[in-house]
Amino acid sequence: MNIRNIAEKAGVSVATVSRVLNHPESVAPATKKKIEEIIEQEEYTPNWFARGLNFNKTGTIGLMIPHILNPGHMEIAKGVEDVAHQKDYTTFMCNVENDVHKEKKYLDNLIKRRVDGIVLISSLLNGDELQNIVEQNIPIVLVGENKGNANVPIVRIDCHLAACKATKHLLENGYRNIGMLYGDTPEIENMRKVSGYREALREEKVPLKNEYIILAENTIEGGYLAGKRYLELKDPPQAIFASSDLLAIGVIDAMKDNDVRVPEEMAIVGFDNIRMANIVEPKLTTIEKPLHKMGVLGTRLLFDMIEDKDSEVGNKEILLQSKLKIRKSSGHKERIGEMF
Amino acid sequence: MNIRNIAEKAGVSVATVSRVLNHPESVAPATKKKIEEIIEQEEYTPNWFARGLNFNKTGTIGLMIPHILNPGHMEIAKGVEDVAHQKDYTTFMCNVENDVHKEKKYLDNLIKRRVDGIVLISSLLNGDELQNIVEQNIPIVLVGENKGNANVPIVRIDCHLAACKATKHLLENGYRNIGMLYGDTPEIENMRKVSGYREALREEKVPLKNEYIILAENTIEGGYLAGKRYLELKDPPQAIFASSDLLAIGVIDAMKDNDVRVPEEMAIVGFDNIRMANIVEPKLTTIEKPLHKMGVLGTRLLFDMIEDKDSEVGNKEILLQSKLKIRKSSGHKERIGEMF
DNA sequence: ATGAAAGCGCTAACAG
DNA sequence: CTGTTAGCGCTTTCAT
Repeated sequence: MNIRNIAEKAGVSVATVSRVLNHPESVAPATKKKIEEIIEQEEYTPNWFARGLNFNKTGTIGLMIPHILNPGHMEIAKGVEDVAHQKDYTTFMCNVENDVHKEKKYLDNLIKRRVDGIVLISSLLNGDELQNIVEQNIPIVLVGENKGNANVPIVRIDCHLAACKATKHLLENGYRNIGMLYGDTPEIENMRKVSGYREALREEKVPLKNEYIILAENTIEGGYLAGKRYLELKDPPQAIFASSDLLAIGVIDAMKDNDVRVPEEMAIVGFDNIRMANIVEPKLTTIEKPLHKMGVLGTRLLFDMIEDKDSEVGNKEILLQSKLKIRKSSGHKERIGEMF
Repeated sequence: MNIRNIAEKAGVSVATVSRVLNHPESVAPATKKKIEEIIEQEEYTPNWFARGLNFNKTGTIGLMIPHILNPGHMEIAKGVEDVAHQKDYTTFMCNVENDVHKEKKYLDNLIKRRVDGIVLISSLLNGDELQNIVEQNIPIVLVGENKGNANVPIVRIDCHLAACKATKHLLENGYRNIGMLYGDTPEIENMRKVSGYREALREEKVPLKNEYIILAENTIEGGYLAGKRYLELKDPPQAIFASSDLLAIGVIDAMKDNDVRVPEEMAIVGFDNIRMANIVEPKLTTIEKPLHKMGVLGTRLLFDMIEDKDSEVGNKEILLQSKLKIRKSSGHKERIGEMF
């Protein structure tokens, strides 16, 4: 069923049918009604491709998500979707699964389909690859740390600073042997967290122990395995700062399985403040990252670009604040005594 | 940059360029090489819409997700995406947010874009609305309970039976006053769980107390609020069966805040066995729903339909097994000893 | 092996 | 207010 069939049935030209679809006000009420009835009755829907051939807006944005089983990513995604839906845009979410190739494949697909813009969460792409997209003149924004330096707007927090704060919190609680557990992805983000950790130790003149810096897959399971590795060290740390709540939760689980009490025998600090952080026992001290807000602001930025292509959005950078959320998991023995 | 530009630069006709794009083997190696170089150099990508006008496969499937912050849904989504990606298909995920209107909007959008098929997770659509899509001849499958009876293939578990098992487990542990906390969405699924609960009580001749059956928003927060309501009853239950792990986790949290020990003073059973169920303290006894597998099987079914349109997939129904996963939250045998 | 030309379904001037 | 018609960019016969 195409526009010509409808036109024939209605005894009008295709142009008139096209008009009731796109500029209904310019059609006589009687003809319009008749055509609408036929369209209704035949359940006709205009062919999207034919339409796209003429128009150039699709009312769609793309969203690249590093890993859909990571609740933190989904909180950002929710922010993106909220803004888009409010603007009456459709959001197509793509699961990158921490795989650059998959990210590229999806990106190509999105571009081919002429989405009006793309939000990249913690993209794995390097500067050149991003630049490439920018040059194709398709609006794009980054949410979360970026790899390489392209001229792309970005919404992020200062991971280095946040990690530094988290580590200092542990130092202030009296711990000297502090482990740093960092995830495998996204790389840059984790490197910055490690550097923040190092800085905190340096400032407090606490010697760095390389065996305390452990890399793990960024999942609960990864955290669990790493937690066990910490316990197997000849001289295990008394506290661990993990680069994500997922890892931290895994560590807590490992401690439980090995009868190490948290925080009494092992203090733990996470990063992100996902919903679960407030549910685990003990509740997790963590860096509160404004996940939903990051999604919202990033998407607003994207729409600025979509709606005003010419504007110099350039390499705008929005740096959001993160706060340390102190809960039970990072407590020091004496501290607990004080508190309760 | 379009196909004609390329043709001109290469001094050939558009047909030849089109050929190297679609049937490279039918082009002389020399011309082919030359054209490929120009394509490369000009970074030319065929216009997707123009292409779609001629073809009729898009290599894309759509996926409707009730709520992206619900980890259970995302585990199903992961299953869907895994199969699609393996078949080299792109998956567009849409966040329905438990809103029929949003579901319809996204569905329309997906259909307009000519996705090759659609997976609906716990659809809010009724039978007629589903039938409508089926008649448009677009392959579609349901994962999770369905509302209304359309001729659509479905992958699900027997919620009634599972709920019955869960309730009986509590009864066997010696509890007589058992609350049933059920979520607001998806409706049918929850009604079935409530009916399973009723059946278990009936079989064991335990009288039903209406004030024990509470409806809540299907989130951790919803569970928390409901948990408090249970405690405010003049005669609170000693155990609660919640229709989802999210709710159960919220209840546990409420108990902690009110110094009610789980499971000693309040036993709890959830439903779904999401990752978190094994992380909370105490670990949650729950119905293990094969989430990932449901996504995988549903999508396989979808591809059967896509690849063989004519085949009578009809209203095939795949009923998966669920098991009761006994963990700490539902109380121990010792407790029974204490009681009697 | 290559080119000319006829569509695919729709939109938007341009005429009337 | 409505019809005619020229594209949009690409694929695919049908010739050569």
